[in-house]
Amino acid sequence: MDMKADRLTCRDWLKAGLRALAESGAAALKADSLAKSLGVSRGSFYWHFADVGAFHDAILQRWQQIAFQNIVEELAGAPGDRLESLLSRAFRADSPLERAVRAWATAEPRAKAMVESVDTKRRFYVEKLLIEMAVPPERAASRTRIIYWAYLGHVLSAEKISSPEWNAIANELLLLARA
Amino acid sequence: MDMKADRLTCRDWLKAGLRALAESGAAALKADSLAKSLGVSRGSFYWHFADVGAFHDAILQRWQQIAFQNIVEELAGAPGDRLESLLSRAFRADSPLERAVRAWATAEPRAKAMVESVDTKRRFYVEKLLIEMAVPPERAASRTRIIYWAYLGHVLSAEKISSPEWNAIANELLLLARA
DNA sequence: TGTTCTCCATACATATATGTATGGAAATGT
DNA sequence: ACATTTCCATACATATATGTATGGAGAACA
Repeated sequence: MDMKADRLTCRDWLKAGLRALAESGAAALKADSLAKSLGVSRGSFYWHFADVGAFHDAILQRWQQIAFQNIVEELAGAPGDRLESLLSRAFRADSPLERAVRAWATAEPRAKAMVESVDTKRRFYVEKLLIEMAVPPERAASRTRIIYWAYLGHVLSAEKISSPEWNAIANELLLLARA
Repeated sequence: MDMKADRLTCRDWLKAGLRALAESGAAALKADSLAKSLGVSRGSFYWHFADVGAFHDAILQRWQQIAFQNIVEELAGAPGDRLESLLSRAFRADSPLERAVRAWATAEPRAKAMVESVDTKRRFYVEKLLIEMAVPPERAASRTRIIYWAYLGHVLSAEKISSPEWNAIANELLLLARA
């Protein structure tokens, strides 16, 4: 009989951790509070993870997977004007998890390393995209930097953009990209 | 005889707090650890501040003063091409305190409020600058958003920019500003 | 000189979090 | 049925941080 009912898996803990991280920041990644939110004791936590450091590592690795998966989806979709749809997806969404991880990375070396790894991949893709759009290679790097900076700033500021606002912003961004 | 020697003032605590904030993030703003770093006991802390919440508020207010002071300096200097010198100052510097406060603001409502207040003032100034540079007012807002986002992204990423890199980036930024 | 006020140390109570040790219930394998 | 493995609860020891209560050393003031 498969009555696994309420028993938790390692991924359940990671899921709860990512949720807490997105909602309340890295300070919420405690075995104690997470156990309470999951309705279990810390005995479960220390069964699935050696210590909080290992849990944090697992959280970061899980986030990297998610971030990388997003890159793959962006690469796959949008055959026509890929940059425009990419920017739209990146700038029109609210990204509390991304924001929390980056805030975390300002103080935690391991989070910082993960973030830098993801940044490198993303910028590489954007730069390739610009070059495919006939932007001179020597200008593509600096433009990519600015566009990616703007994305990070948008993520950090967490402000909602209305549709008419986005239209104006998108125009300026595309102008910057392929001017 | 004025032998006040080693006695601390309220501003000494704030100074140590801002230092710890810039170096280690908001998690370092504890009465306990700061007292150790200052070589005193927490008795001193609770003499100058009612509780940690009041200390945090004072830290944020102090930061707001510093941030506003920076705006004033930017307004005062650079009569010629103000935008270029403004961008140079903003993007060529490493700003660990600004970075720490903004990371803090992602999780702390009071920090978030302070940050939004400073953001509004800064963007207002930049937008005015663009309009003075003959940018159409209806386009100035969205360009200001992008430029300010890029600034925030640069602050967050904390990467060092070499001089030749900066020249290329500055060209693209100015092109975006007054295209 | 004596008093008052400033600033800080010490001690205490409390809260929260970590990590370990031990045992137990339920599912799984034999 | 029995043993084993998985997963979790409980209890304990420890660490760190908050906030308060009390007193004391020293500067400022009269």
